[in-house]
Amino acid sequence: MTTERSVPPTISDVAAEAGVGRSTAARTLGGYGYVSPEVRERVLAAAERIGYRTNALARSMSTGVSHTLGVIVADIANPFFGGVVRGISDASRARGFDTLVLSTHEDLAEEVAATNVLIDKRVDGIIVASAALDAASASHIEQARARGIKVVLVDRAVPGLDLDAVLIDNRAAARDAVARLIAAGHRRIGFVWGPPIEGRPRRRRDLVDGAVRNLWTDGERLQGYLDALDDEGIVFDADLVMVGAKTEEHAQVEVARMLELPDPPTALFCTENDAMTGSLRALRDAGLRVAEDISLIGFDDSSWAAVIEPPLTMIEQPTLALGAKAAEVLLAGIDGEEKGPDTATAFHTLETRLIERASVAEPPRR
Amino acid sequence: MTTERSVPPTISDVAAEAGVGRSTAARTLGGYGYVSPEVRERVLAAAERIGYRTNALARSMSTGVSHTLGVIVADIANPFFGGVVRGISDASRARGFDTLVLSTHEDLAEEVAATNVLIDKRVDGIIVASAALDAASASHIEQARARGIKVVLVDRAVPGLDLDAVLIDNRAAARDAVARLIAAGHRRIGFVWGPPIEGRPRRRRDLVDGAVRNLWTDGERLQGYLDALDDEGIVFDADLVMVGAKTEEHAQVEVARMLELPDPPTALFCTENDAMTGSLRALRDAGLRVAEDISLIGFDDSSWAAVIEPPLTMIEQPTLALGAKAAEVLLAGIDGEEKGPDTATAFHTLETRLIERASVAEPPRR
DNA sequence: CTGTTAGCGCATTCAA
DNA sequence: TTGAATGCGCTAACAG
Repeated sequence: MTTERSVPPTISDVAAEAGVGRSTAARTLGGYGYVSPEVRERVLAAAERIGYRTNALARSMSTGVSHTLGVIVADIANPFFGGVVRGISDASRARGFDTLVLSTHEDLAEEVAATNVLIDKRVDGIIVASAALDAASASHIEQARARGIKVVLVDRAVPGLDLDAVLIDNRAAARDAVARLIAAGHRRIGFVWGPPIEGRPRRRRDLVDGAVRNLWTDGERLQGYLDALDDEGIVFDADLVMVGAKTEEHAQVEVARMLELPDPPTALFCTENDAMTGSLRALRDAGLRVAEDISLIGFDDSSWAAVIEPPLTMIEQPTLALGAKAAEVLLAGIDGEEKGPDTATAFHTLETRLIERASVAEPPRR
Repeated sequence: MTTERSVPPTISDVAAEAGVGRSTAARTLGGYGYVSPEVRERVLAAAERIGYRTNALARSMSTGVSHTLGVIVADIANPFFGGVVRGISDASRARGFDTLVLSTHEDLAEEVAATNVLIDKRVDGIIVASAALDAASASHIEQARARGIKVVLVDRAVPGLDLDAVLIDNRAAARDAVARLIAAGHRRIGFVWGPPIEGRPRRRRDLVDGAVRNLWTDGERLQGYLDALDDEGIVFDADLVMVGAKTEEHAQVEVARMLELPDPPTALFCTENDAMTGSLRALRDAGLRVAEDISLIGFDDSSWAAVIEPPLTMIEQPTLALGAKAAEVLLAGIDGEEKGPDTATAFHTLETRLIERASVAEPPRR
């Protein structure tokens, strides 16, 4: 083949080929400054001819803008984050920005490392679903900001950080879901996916603290659950809260435990996908039928939830919209930086939807 | 706060702070060349003190290496690609490379644009699940290679392109799955997720051509289905192949159609997740029970498949491993570039697994 | 072992 | 309108 395998042509090569000065070529290729139509044509033709492609690295060097956004999430393979990243990716690509995606496996040290990578690569902004629980553990984020990199949080807020955040109202969503269960007549409602505490705390406070101290969304959802109980004056029972490893297997174990209780739950609120599948396994093992024997509501809808028998009532999160909104806010911040002063920071709360299907029924009369 | 909000410190700043020459500072910070232990300490301390972070862009400018890989997939929100990207990401991060992820929405024009973005940003290598069907439509890939960017294909091969490819054997996997159905006694087996052809072709060739011309994996899976039929001398019936839009809704429509046939299928082979959920919807509408009335095997296992009643027999793809292997091959190629000549290109085929659960049974006797 | 010098490819004054 | 000169921050010979 005739294709050049050597060094890629630069602006100088184009200039030579077109018979003009470097900067004239640079101006037409970079799309700035004045160039006469004729010369313009000539340069463009020359560029085309020798296969010129602008070197974005060099451009970033001199402009200080990389047109790259950094995205930090726990796990890109998690469908929730997959949706968020897709939303970010589509929205930013439409505005000429690309995304460097890093997974932290829910580990703060990895998050710090990821942030440094993004700082080093001079991204223009960062969107992060942070594992940090407070400002004290989020100095890496402050670091990035100090260097003029805009940061917006997604999915999880970090109390004490004055940053834009794009979220859903986890607490309200959980509260509504549990309220729905209570309205159906349930008073013994299991909470599946709890704080990864060792042993079994009895005090409500310990549970909440444990959840909050592990992951922001978990804490919110647990509080929403408690809110709903409080609203109806239902007494809280620590035995109905899952505790320990957050895995499908352990959810199965914990639900099995709850089912053995003298006064077992008649409904389950699952705050994660794996919590739901783990619960379903436990119910099957116990020979219990969904709806008839025990009601179910889960977080994060999926196409499977609708085809299972009976179809599951689920809370749907607008994953794509979360990502798109985060990108939008970030990009607006990047634009605004050049102009006005810092605009006020805010929480952007997107709506969730409780999709009612058929996994909620009255509790069985014993 | 005291944090500098001004311009980030450079190597010169560190040199000044440490009282040494630029290059001495550069050598210790860049980790190359000789530096005396004492000076080294001094420079490191100075860097720490003023909060120096190396500018990866500038480094890439002079070294010609960006330590960034480009990843092009159809849709990062698709769980399959989510797994692949996670595999790539983890494997490359472990070797100091980050990933720029671009989604093409299965559109070749977007893939070309994405490739150009990656060329411009000077990535060191590209991993792509290409929508290109042959070498003729993959000139953008050749373009990248011509510029010295290593490319490896993942999930989909491109006939005629001499490139490393990390794949599963779609044809064999499909053939095994369908053979399993035949072994159970089925002879009328529906193929769900076919070529997006208009109208209903009767000739086997048209179907295969249609599939192949749309997506590499689709063609392979269809051929595997045909292989299995041929092996057992079962006559092919075009009515048992889904045709048209590749959506859950349309799969439901097509399966409903098959069910209305004078001689309806007693088993279904679903080549995608949405094909499976669409099929399940159609079966429910028709009041058919899985296994007892109709057997099912699907592609891409998920935790839901195991909790559905009855549990579904599925083909599992090693998504993480596909990504990890692709990154490995790519990185090896990048390393090798400096040393030996081009090593021979190859197909790396990873194993799939047929997870037998309970959705396959004998066909019902009528 | 250390400092000087010269690019990498582009954007950006500033004269012409 | 165009072109020559300078700098972005770093690496990489090279001489000291």
